[in-house]
Amino acid sequence: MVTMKDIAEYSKVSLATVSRVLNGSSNVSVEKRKQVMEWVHRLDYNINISASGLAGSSSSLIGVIFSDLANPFFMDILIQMEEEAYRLGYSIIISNTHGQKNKIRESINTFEARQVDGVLLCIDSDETALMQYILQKNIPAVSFTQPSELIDSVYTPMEKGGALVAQHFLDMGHEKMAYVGDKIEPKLTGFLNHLNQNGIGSENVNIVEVDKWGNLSNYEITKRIRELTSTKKDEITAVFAFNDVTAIQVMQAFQDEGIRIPEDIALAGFDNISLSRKISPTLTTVGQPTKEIGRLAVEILIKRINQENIAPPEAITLEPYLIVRKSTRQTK
Amino acid sequence: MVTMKDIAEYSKVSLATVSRVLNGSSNVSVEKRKQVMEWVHRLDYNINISASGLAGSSSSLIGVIFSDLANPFFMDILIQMEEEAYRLGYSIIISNTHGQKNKIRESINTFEARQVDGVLLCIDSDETALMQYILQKNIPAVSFTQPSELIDSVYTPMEKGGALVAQHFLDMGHEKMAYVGDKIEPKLTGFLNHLNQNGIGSENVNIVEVDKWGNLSNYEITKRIRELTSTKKDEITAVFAFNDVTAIQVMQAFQDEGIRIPEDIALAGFDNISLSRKISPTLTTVGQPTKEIGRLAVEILIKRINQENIAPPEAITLEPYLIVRKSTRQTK
DNA sequence: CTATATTATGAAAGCGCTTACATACAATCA
DNA sequence: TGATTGTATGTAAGCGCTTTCATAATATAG
Repeated sequence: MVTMKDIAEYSKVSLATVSRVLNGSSNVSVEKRKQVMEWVHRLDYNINISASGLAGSSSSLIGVIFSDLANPFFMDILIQMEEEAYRLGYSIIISNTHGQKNKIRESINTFEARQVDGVLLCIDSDETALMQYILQKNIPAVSFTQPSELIDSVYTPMEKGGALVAQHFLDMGHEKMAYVGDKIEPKLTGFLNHLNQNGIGSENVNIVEVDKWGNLSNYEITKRIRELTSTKKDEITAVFAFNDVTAIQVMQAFQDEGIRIPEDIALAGFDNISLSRKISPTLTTVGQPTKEIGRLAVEILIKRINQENIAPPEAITLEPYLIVRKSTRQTK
Repeated sequence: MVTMKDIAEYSKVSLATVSRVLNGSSNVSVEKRKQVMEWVHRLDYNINISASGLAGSSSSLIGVIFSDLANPFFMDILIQMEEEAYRLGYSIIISNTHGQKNKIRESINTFEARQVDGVLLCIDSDETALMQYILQKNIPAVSFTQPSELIDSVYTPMEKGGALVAQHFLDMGHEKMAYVGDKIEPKLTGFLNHLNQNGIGSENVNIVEVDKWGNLSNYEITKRIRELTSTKKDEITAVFAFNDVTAIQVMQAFQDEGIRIPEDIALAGFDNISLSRKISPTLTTVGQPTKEIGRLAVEILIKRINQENIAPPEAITLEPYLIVRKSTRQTK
């Protein structure tokens, strides 16, 4: 392995000078700088970031905690984070936790052991304890799924997404609807609240519970949808699925039952995955600015890493947007 | 920051003893071990992996190069790799390269600078030069997309996947077909070869070129499909799309044209993404054992990292499998 | 032309850890 | 019992780097 010492010897300067050249310090004569760089290339020198980090500078490493990478929404964010981090000279180390608290803790510990400069957090439920833990370890952190009093955050308020769908359903004249998804979801809260505010009580919304982690078999989900449609068939005129994948599953179930979308029942999803505009009928859904979220999360984290003055946590919200496609459009 | 030195002082033993305890060395008396662990917990000590790596032991870090994480196939593999690596006490650092050679190189250099124990490679084209570069740096490596003479590999022979589809089309009595996808694809080669061997010459396969990186707009793809169907409408009876997302796009285009699947034209994809069995009609496709690939790649890499004797590179192939669904099933 | 500020360089300490090597002591054997 | 082996512990030398401090060389001013 070629070290700085080797470079120093070959180019007949001191270790310190080599370090200065490599870190772009100003006080180095032009010749020495040239000499050193010459040998850096000749010997194909590569810095040892561990050593460099140990000796004082930063690790340029960012740890990212995800709850569920199989979710295309998070995937998009990851891709964006990697790109932005790479652009800014950082590397990304990931952990996929499925929301398991112990894995989250362990991952944070591993991140700390690896001297990450900061962490990016995907938080599902209330994780005040976790954040205090991180804060106490003095690791800069940014949440990219929820607002927080304790750390910076960049997120989309999901309730608003739910409200957007509610408003759209109202606009289309729907009065009896169904929601398919996890019960503990801001999307659902936003959906119901908005309806309530517009005179549609919660008793008009049937809830088909589908668990968040996709542990339910296709068969089981389909069965539940069928139960709903067979009993409430004539009443319900619109369905809101808590994510696009589920929406597509619902669509499939409806089509198999001979229920037409949107003529018989309107259907809306959430996430705007790439397929949502490729299926038939194209799916009305709620989009989130994933690119912005990923990019900004990294940007803010790095800003936080570099700044000494402790400004109070900042919560940036990026609005969700409704994308109306054929699955809710009455085309009579 | 709590260091080993602190632990040593508090528990009144030497630094070396603390290190021994923490690394599970045998030659430590029971009392001292207890004493040390007591303080490790009391002070909430966390090792500094950079320092530990510097001083001699491994980094327990694995670098993974992906060409395109937006591809669900790779995503699945990543999830699996992360899980397996975590299980074995390794962390994963990723790079998404879009096949850009310079980013691949730079990422390898970053990985080296971070003292990774090994790298996992997603290779598209011939990357002999890259592998020699890695070999020369003496970094253990495993390819998870292609076989290689130079390094270990765990992969699915794509040609076989193409051949599976070809055989299926033959079984269903198709004689004129189309392929939608990148031209430089083993899948295509395997598809054509198998047809040739069974008396169907390449002139019977129309190729609609769609670029690998998804740079083509939905509109453009649809246009090309339409051109194909309007000119060759009555001849072509089966279409093979090089991945499921494209297949779904093709399905959409057909449905918009009033072409029925599978009655008018049969359609097969590749990848077995979760949606392929949720859309209507469900999509015939080729699956790959992604879980096995991810798991094995990590396993083999770690084996290679730990073994001193230089065994020759091993190429493990995991067979693709055909999943026949409604999109190719004649249901008259 | 001396005194002072400026710039370029090197020597050396130290980041937190692992690991020979040395040492002390207890246990084993002839 | 004296020599030998084994076990438990500590000392200290690095791993490859950054950075402070001291020093030498040069430029600027009075």
